[in-house]
Amino acid sequence: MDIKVPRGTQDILPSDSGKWQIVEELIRETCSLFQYKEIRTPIFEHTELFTRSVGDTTDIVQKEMYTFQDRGDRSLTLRPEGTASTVRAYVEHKMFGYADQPVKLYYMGPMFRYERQQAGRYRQFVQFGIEAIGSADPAIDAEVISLAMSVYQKAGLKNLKLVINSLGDTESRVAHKEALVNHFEPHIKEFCTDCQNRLQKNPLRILDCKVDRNNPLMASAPSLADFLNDESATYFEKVKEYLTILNIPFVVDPNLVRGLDYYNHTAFEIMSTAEGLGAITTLAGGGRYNGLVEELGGPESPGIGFAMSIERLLLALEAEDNNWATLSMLDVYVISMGEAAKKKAVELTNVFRQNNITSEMDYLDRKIKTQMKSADRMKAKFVLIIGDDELEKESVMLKNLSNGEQQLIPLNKLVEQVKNSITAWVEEEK
RNA sequence: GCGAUUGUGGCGAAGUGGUUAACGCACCGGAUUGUGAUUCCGGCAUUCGUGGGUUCAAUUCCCAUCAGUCGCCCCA
Repeated sequence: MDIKVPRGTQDILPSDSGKWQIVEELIRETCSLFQYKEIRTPIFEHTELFTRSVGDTTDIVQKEMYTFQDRGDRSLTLRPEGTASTVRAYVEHKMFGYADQPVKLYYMGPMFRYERQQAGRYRQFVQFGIEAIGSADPAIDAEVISLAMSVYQKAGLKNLKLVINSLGDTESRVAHKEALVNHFEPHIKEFCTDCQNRLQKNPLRILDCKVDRNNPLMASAPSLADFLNDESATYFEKVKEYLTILNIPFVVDPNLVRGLDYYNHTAFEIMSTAEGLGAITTLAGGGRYNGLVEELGGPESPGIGFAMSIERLLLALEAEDNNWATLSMLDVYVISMGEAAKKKAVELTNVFRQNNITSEMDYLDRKIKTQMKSADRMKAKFVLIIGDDELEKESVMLKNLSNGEQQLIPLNKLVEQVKNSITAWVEEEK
C-alpha cells in the first residue's frame, strides 16, 4: 500500500457512513419543514468569484484556496465555502424574479481549504448551509438561526452556545473603520506584519489578531457597538427580540468578527461546550450579507445564511457520548451445505429480496459452523438452514437466533411464514 | 507556514545493540464429518515507515526523509 488519501482528506467507511446518512436525512427533513429548497452548484468556480465575494484580505483567499489553471488557462478554485456559489447562481438564474420571495435555498456538499489538519478541521470537509435571499426582515435572521439550532437539537446535541453580534450597516462600518485607522495608525509599527497590512484594507481584523492581543491599544480600541447607527442598532434589537420569541438563548459577543468580508449586520456562531471536543468548538457560523448580490452583479437583494460542518456535528455528538442505535438490518441469513443446497440458497436469497426481506448468504463455501458465526456477527434475526435432509422434505429449517428455536417450514409457505416470524420477532424485541 | 508527538502482522499493542520479535483481537484448521456462546489444541511478521550512517552485529544508536495524529494561526 503506497498510495494513501491526500493530507486532510478522509474515507468514510461503512462503519461510519450510516451516521452520515442519518444526519443528512435529518437535515433534509428540517429544511423541508422550514421550506428551504436544495441547490447544487459546481465544486469549482472561477477564482474571481471568491476573491470578490469572500474578500482578498481574508485568510481563505490569501492562503487557503485550492486554485489551479485549467487547459484553457482559466483560473479555477475548488470552492472554500458555499455562499459565493449560491449567490452567483441566484444572480445567474435571476432568482430575484421568482414569484416566491425571499428565495430560500440550502446546499450540502464538500468544501476545500488548504490547511494543516487537526481534530475537526480538514482540507476537504462537508458543509451544510442555507441562504435566505430577498428579505431584510430581522425575523428571517431569527428563522435562519433557529433552523441551525433545530438541526443540532434533533441530532441530540445538548451543550450548545449561540453567540451573536451586529457588524452594522455600511455607514456604521465606515465610521468605525475610520475610527480604527485613526486609533492604530500612529502605533502600527508595534504590530505584526499581518496587522500592518490589515490597517488600510480591513482594520476590523486587527481586533481579531492573536499575536498582538495583549497590546494595550487593543483594549482601548473603538468598539463597533458604539458606532452602530440607529437603523443598525434597531435591527439588532429586533433580531434579539425574535430569538427570544423563538425561545433560543443567546449570548452577545461584541468581539465576534466573522472571517469573511461580505458580512454585515447580524453575525453569529454556534459552538459546542461539550468536554473532550478538542481545540475547535465552532460548529456553525453565519451572518447577513446585504450587498453581496449587487457585488456579484445582481439587483439590491439582502441575504442571510449560515454554514455548518457535518464532521464537527458528528464529533460533537461523539464528545457528548451519543450512542447510535444500530438495529439489526438483516432478516435472514441463508446457510447451505452441499452443491444442491447452495443452488437453493441462491434462489431463496433472491426470493427474500424480491419480497422486501433483507437477506444474505455465504459466498466462501464455508462450513455450517462458520456460516452460523457469520450470521451471528451480522446480527441476523433468523438463519435459514438448507441441507440434503431439508431438500428431501421440500422444506427448510428456520432458526431464531435470539432464542435458538427452530422450525421446519415447507418451501411453498416460505415467504409467508418468514414474514410472520419477522413480525413476531420485532414484537418480541419491544 | 510554525511546533509537539507517533510510525512493529488485517487491527490493537509489548520489546531488546546479538541465537526462534511477547501478548490480545480477528482469521484459518481440529476436538464437535449439519448449528451461533464457552473451553481446549494447532496455524498465522525472513520482519519492525523509507533511505543512509555507526558497529563484528541494528527493529533497537545517529542523521535525513516521508506519513499519521494533535496543537498554533484561522476557521466549518
